[in-house]
Amino acid sequence: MNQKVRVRFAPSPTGALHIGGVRTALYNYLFARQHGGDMLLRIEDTDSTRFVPGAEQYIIEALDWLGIEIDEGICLSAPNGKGEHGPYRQSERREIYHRYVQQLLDSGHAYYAFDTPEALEQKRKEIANFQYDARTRGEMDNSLTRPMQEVKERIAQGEKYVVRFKIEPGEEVVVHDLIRGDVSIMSDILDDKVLYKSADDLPTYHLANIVDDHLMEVTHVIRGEEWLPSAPLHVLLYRAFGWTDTMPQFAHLPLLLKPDGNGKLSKRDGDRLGFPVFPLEFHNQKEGTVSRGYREDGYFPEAVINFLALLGWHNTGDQELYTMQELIDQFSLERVSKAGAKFDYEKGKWFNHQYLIRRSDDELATLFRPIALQHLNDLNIADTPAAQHALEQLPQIVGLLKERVNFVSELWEQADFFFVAPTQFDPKSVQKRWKEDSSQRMQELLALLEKEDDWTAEHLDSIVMPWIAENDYGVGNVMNAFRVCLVGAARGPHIWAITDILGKEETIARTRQSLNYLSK
RNA sequence: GGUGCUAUCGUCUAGUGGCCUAGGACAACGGCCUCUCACGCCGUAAACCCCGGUUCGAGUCCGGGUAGCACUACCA
Repeated sequence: MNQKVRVRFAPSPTGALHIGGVRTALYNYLFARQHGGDMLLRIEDTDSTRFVPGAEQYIIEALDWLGIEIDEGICLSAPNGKGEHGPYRQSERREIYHRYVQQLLDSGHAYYAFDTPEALEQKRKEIANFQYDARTRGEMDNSLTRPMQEVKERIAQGEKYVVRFKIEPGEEVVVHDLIRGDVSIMSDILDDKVLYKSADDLPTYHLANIVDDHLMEVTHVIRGEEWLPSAPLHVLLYRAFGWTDTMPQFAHLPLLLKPDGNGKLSKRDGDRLGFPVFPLEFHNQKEGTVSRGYREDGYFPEAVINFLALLGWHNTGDQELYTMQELIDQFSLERVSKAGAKFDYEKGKWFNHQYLIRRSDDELATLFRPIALQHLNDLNIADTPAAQHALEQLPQIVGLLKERVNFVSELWEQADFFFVAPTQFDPKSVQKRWKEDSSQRMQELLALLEKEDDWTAEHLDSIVMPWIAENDYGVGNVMNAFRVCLVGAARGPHIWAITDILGKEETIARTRQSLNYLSK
């Protein structure tokens, strides 16, 4: 009797969704889809002090852009959650948590504690490595050390308190991890974690997480490695609740590391090294900052997915390019690597390039058009005949140049000369390609071309090449000079591809104009 | 400090005891192609953290080091 697979992605709305979080969401999604299971999205907003407005909306928009579909919980089509196990925002589940906190209190697995944050800090200062546990709770201010009557009164009077999990020492706790195997620790090293705080009437992550995963019938918890140390605590909680039979399986994913040096990838690394660490641009109202996003930087969502999928997972073969469906078919937790992966931004660009060149010319032209128009407007040349003419030929232009860019936006610096005749010439190119006899050759070439009505690449080639050969001018000598006239530099596609798009009139006019300038 | 996790080219990784003279990809470099620049193709350089052990045989198994990372909050 195989239970239906149910996984969840449970981010906190404390800011933009980090790219590492995106990968966690992706792996959860791939796993769910492969097993015909459900992907849930739950918002873990149990820290009222770190809440950032807009973060939740950002998260669901980001997942939607990437094609990570949510079956249950908070999603774009159901901002307040859909499914039988709601609410899906932890701040809306207070009554539920009350019930379970009480259960732990009643069964003796938890107790009230009144120690103020200040008192605890003081304690930590006094005693090195202070830990609130079996060794120390006897001398702290809690329901284990105070008479029941006093505890009741203080709570009734509104004194702030927390509920702590009572951890029994001397026990070996084993967590079976799907990626790492058995991980065991002694319960002694665990502290009596706070499960609930009366100050904001909210549980902490640990309690909410266990209760929700249980109630939502989550079968597999796939999360970042930073959770591995607290996994034993979670196992203990399942035990305390008597839910060991239905405890989910755990899989702790390796971390995404800084491209240089060590440590996990942070927002600062992106700023420092010049790449986004967030899927979408994010305007943080709380901090008044704007963070770059992959979408706004010109990435295709499928490239980001592909890139991220391979940062920590790899199949046995040499395949590098995967569609979402292929990932769903081939993904497996067993093949997720154990070690952290440095974030290789350069390879990310390559992935985008791969997806870009696979897009049709028409599609790319549609994406490029607004960018081209923006440049034309900035240069104030949108209405020129040359620009209009180039705009009409956008698919051809894009098709000619897409091999040489990683992003649609980079197309402009490759295609600019199609829209406007060179106004300045690259000195290096001129020095190398514009020779003593270039003016003379261009005059002759112009005379030759002006006579031609058949402006196809094949035809022009068939009359110009023999002419060069007969006069022994040298193909490179003529063509490179011609290129400098048309482009203003030694770059660009094949010369007849350029004349083809420019058309006869523009080619002649432009060459004459450049010739004039370069002959001076 | 404590606990845990991890360890193959600069980077992502393949490798599950003999197919390893360690494979692929990104990046780098060189060449070819060629009217330029790209693309493409071909090639070069580049790694098993160290020390023991097991074994006929170890990148692969075991132990110990070392190093890196994570956690160590009334944050998630």
